[in-house]
Amino acid sequence: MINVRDKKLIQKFGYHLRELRTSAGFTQEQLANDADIPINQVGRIERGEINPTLSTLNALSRALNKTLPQLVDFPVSVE
Amino acid sequence: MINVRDKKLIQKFGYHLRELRTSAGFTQEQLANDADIPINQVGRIERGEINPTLSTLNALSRALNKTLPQLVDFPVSVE
DNA sequence: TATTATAAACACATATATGTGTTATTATGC
DNA sequence: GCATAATAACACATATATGTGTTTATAATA
Repeated sequence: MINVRDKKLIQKFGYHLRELRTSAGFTQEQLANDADIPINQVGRIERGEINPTLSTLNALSRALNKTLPQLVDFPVSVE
Repeated sequence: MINVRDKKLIQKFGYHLRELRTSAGFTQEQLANDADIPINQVGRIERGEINPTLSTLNALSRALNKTLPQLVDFPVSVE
């Protein structure tokens, strides 16, 4: 069972990914195709429903023409 | 079933994590305690056996006093 | 209204990450 | 040799990510 902190983390990443995707002018379908992952997976990640793995993050970064560090460069709560 | 590319990715990350941990002078047990994850998990990640999730990566980065982008800043094959 | 594009929301199976144990191995020091 | 520390290597249960499919919702546009 995922805890509150992790829930917030994946939600924040979801918003971040959506921002990167829309800024790049991609639809979910385009991103999914380029990253070679199911379109549903993209939607679930953007909505903060799932906790993506390293390999999925890497695939997304490649599709967005970014490095992995760039992809995960988003504000994480410190507390 | 994980593919060859992803297998290489998580192996490289495993080496990288081990390098960060030993450079910081931590044992697997210390890192596991600080990150609040099982020690076995740390070993499996370092050996490239598993594909860690975003929340696990975040926990490791915190325990290593690094940012998430810093933690995942390792050479990824381009091909 | 009807059509199209986009995204959300479902269901479901399967692979696997996580979490908890225990035991074995590999050093390193006495 | 014997201990101790550190890591590896198992087994196992459970939660969940992935992957595939279908259906619904929403918005824009003709």
